[in-house]
Amino acid sequence: MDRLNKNDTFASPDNEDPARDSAACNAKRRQILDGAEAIFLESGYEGASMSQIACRAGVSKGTLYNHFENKAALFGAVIEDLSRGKLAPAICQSHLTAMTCEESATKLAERFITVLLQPGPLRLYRIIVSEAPHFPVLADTFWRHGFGRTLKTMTDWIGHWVERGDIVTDDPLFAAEQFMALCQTRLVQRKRFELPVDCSEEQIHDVARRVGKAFMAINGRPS
Amino acid sequence: MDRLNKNDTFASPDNEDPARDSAACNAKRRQILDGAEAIFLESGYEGASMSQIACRAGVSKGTLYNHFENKAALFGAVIEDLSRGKLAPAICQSHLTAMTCEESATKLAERFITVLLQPGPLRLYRIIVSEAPHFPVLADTFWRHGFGRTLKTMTDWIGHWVERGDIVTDDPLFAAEQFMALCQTRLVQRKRFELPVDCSEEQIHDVARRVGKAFMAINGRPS
Amino acid sequence: MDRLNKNDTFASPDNEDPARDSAACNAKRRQILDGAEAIFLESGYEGASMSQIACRAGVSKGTLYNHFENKAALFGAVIEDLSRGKLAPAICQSHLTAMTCEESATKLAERFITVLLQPGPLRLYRIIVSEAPHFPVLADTFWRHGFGRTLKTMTDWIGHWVERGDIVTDDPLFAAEQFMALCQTRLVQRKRFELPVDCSEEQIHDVARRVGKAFMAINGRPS
Amino acid sequence: MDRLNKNDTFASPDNEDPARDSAACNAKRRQILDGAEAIFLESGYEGASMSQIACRAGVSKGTLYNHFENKAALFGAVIEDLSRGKLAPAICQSHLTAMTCEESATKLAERFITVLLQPGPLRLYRIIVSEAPHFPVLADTFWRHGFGRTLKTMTDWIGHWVERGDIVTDDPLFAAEQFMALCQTRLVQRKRFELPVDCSEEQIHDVARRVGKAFMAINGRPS
DNA sequence: GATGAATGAGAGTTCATTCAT
DNA sequence: GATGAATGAACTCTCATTCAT
Repeated sequence: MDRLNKNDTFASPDNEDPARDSAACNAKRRQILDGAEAIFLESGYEGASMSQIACRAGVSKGTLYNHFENKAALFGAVIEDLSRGKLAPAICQSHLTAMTCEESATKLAERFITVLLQPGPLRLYRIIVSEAPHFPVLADTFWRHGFGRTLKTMTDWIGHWVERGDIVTDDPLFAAEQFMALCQTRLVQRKRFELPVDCSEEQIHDVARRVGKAFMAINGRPS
Repeated sequence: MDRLNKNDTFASPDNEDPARDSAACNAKRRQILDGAEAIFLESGYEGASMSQIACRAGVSKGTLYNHFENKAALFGAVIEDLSRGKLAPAICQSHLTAMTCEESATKLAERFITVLLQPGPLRLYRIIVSEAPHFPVLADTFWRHGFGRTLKTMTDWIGHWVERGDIVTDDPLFAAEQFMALCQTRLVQRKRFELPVDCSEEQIHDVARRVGKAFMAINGRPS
Repeated sequence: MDRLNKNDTFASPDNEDPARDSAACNAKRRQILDGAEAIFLESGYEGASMSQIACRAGVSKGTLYNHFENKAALFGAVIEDLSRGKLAPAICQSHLTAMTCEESATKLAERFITVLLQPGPLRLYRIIVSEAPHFPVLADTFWRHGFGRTLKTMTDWIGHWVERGDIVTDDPLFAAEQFMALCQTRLVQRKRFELPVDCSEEQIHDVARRVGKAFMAINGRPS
Repeated sequence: MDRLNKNDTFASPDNEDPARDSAACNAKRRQILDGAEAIFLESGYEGASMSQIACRAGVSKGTLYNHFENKAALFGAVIEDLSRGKLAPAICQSHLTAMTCEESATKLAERFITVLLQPGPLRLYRIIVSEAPHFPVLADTFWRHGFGRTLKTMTDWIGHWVERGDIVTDDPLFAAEQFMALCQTRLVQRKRFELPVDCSEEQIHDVARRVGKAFMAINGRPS
């Protein structure tokens, strides 16, 4: 029984049955998603059991199946819900003006690193990377609602500085990808491997500062 | 029942019972490890079953338990075996002389990216990231025999160019980490998310070239 | 892995979840207990398998675990159920009046011996004696609901005759214990060892008569 | 697979292969028996595993099967060995002269109770009672070499006092059985149920004294 | 004769899923 | 729509036994 087969069950997570949007129904759905998120992020897809989820969500096992076709569909809904809510919003919110480009880059890197080190996004990354081969659609979801949106935000931010003339690049998207990659050195990388690492604000700031410098060295206007 | 408790069963994978080093025994062990590697990398820790492993390895279930105390111990042995064999050797082998620093960096990046895109190391990365919280010792193993050794290799390589005066850095280790991070953009990143991506040699070379340039921009001797 | 650890799972078998007292639930529980009693008494604790029990009870293996936490807990419930139902009731019921003391003692011995020779109580004794070291709480259950209650009945019966002046003893409890011990000669003893023995009514009566005589010799009023 | 079927494998434990009495072979056999006795008495027949036994005996599993056909045969040999060695010898040894009959009876009861309370005989009793239905021949072995011999010893002892005129009975065997039954009150009975009980020498002496008195009341020459 | 690796049946237990209430 | 008991397949792991060395 391959999990790949189950993908079709949540291939189109958007067109939910519109008859289901009674308030009570949505509340239950929310309740289930919260419980399922907790369990899936703790234990992974295979490691999580529907019983645990029902218990954590405070509903019966049968109710799970009234709202989601099966475990895979519930998992898909969980990933989409998490992708929407965790990464992009945290990055998108502010505009980072009134600084030099390097200061702005450092600030942005700091914020990005901080988010990546939080338990939620960390676990989400783990489960996405781990289950991507078994749920191809899932990574797409994550990219569209999560990482991709963050990348878009950063690309726009780079475009802003290109317009201002502080940054010179023929490929702002690639520059954004490099920026994000540079943020995933040392702290994030080691945290993902569960290696001992000091994630104090000072350390975060230090790495962010180096990201800012490197970013300017690569893309800054040659003086 | 937490998998964390089982960690001690493979905490010290080095001091194997020396009485067991008969050729036949080692061959069977090798056979089991090969089967287990295939299944674990395909299905993850929880997704893999001892029956599948036994079947793939061509031995009976009981034999698995004659050679490894339990599933967790087998998993630990698999990770160590893979860590030793997959990453570091592929990077360490050659010396990259007789080129400019940037050419050398590009060549190294190309090789590193190529390795990271192969199915084996890719799956190994997935499973390490996914299971690290449940098997703390495992990530340590991976770091010591795998990623960490690669990092060491690169740090040494940087040291070589520092001596030659082509590279200037106060923190060669961090420079190496940044180099590795830059290699994990675009192709590797997207491949990890199972997004559609063109991993042709041309694409690899293109990314590697950009890594080389970025690396020189960051760490090259100011002219 | 000691069975002793599992004792807590049925340490307090009385305070069952009161939400579970639906009629259907109790019926299934009864059904399971009946099957489990049969198998445990036939095969002992270790010799019995949950599959056999499920089969005999006419339910699936999963159902067993919906009603009892594990094999040990089921075993505990079985022992309690048997202890409550088999021994004491058979002894307690009548009042044995309108006879001489010796006649009454003989009658009581006859009844007690008869019960002890029945397959059920015999097997219960076997399993209690055998598993007592592995399930300390179990013997306590057996004593409280089974043997201890029978002993109490007999002590009361002796008290009755002490009041009437036919029996003289400073320790009615010990007298009752001696009475019970005397009943476990020859027939019961040999039956427990599965030695060939004639357990006809005549033989039972003969032993019972000797118990009556011995009991009067020990405790009767000196003429 | 019923254990009853396995009985024939040790139905005739006496006619051992005479070719096997080399000293080394007997020593190994002794070694195995010692290990097996320890494990069987601790864990019961089903609860004991051949691996545990091999380990405790300090031999390999294969060696077990070189000396005994299977688990059941080994068990049979263990029971016979224990039956021969534990009970009867402890009782038979002395002659208990130069006392009154009641003193002698008390002394004998004391010795018998003491033996029954020891861990070895206690566990032997447990396993015999428990496994008798599954190994009919086993109880016979136990009776012939163990309990039966003890009973014979006591019958002889009674015969001695009958000759002296202190005891009057038409059935010395039954008198001996009653004597033994009386010894199994209170301490022994409760110990077998693993109930808390004070088995100090004082308590043993107290019960033995009451056995002596009861025995004389039942069988003593009427004055 | 002694070994211990190999076996496969079967142990206890958990699981996703169904369905009558 | 919510429930949770029932299911049976599949899980990890252990067992008595065999047999090549």
